[in-house]
Amino acid sequence: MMSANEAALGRLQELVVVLSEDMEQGLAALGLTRSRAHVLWELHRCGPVTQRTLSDALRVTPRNVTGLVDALVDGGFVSREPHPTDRRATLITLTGSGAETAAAMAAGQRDLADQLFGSLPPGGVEEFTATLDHLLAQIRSQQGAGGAQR
Amino acid sequence: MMSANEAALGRLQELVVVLSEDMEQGLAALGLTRSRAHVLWELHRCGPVTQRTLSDALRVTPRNVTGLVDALVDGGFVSREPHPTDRRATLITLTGSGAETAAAMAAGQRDLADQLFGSLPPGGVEEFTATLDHLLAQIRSQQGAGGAQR
DNA sequence: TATTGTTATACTCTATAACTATA
DNA sequence: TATAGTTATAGAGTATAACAATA
Repeated sequence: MMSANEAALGRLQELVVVLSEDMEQGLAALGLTRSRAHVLWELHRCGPVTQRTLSDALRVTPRNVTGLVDALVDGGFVSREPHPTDRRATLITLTGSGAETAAAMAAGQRDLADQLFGSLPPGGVEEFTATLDHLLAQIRSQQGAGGAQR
Repeated sequence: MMSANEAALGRLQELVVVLSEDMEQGLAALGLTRSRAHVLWELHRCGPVTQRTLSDALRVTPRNVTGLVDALVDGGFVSREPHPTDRRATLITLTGSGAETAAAMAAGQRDLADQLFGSLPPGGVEEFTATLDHLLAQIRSQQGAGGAQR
């Protein structure tokens, strides 16, 4: 038998799958993969930064950043500019097209949020957010103690 | 500015990241990747099946299934058994060790669900599940109309 | 000596296309 | 002729290790 807790977790996973597919599809329409979009998003948030900074922010290796940036340069989304004071480093900078794409991602995010939560009853979003906060605290407090599946 | 809807979506994404990391870590401890665990899970649910069936269930190509099953055979989790009536097909079957691992995944899932939802107030899980159902219906009803980011 | 980014190499997941053995 | 699974090839994301240029 399945407990109510298991049912909830299953439903949550189902939502994640559907949302992920939706997002991936939207990104593909913009010519992006998930990882490359993540880089673009970071640049959108934090302006031109070094690859080292991206490596830390995305928590992937510097080598990996090289590959992602290569692809984004090929796609015309970003350019490598010289660092003004450190000749070892490069400043990854959004091109005009890259900035437009990032703006489209932000708009898509807003639309998705409204589409998802717009029809909840008054106070529903706030309550849902509060529950998510509780779940986040739960999982973070006991982090390190096992966990598995799918 | 960020709307309440955007904040909720952001929080949901945060939860997804933390949950994913937790699961991936648990699976790694069992010697599994996400994709291989998915195969094991399907076998746990549906008994010995052909690779073709797995291909349909996981929605990946037959070629991909070959690779995943190869890895699971190497790890001692499953074996390829002859199909009783169709000599083209193989029945992918859990080994003793594979069945134990699948049981461990199921147990981990139960533990995680209890850890997450166990401390919600009475009726809280049911309400949360109802909201998730609503969100799922929302996203499914409007599927096909754009969406992006991360 | 430490840091930035690269080349070299490798593993996993994924896909398409061509092919073999069987239905 | 169609289906089950494989080999061949390719691309994306990830990692470690060794190395160059610069701090």
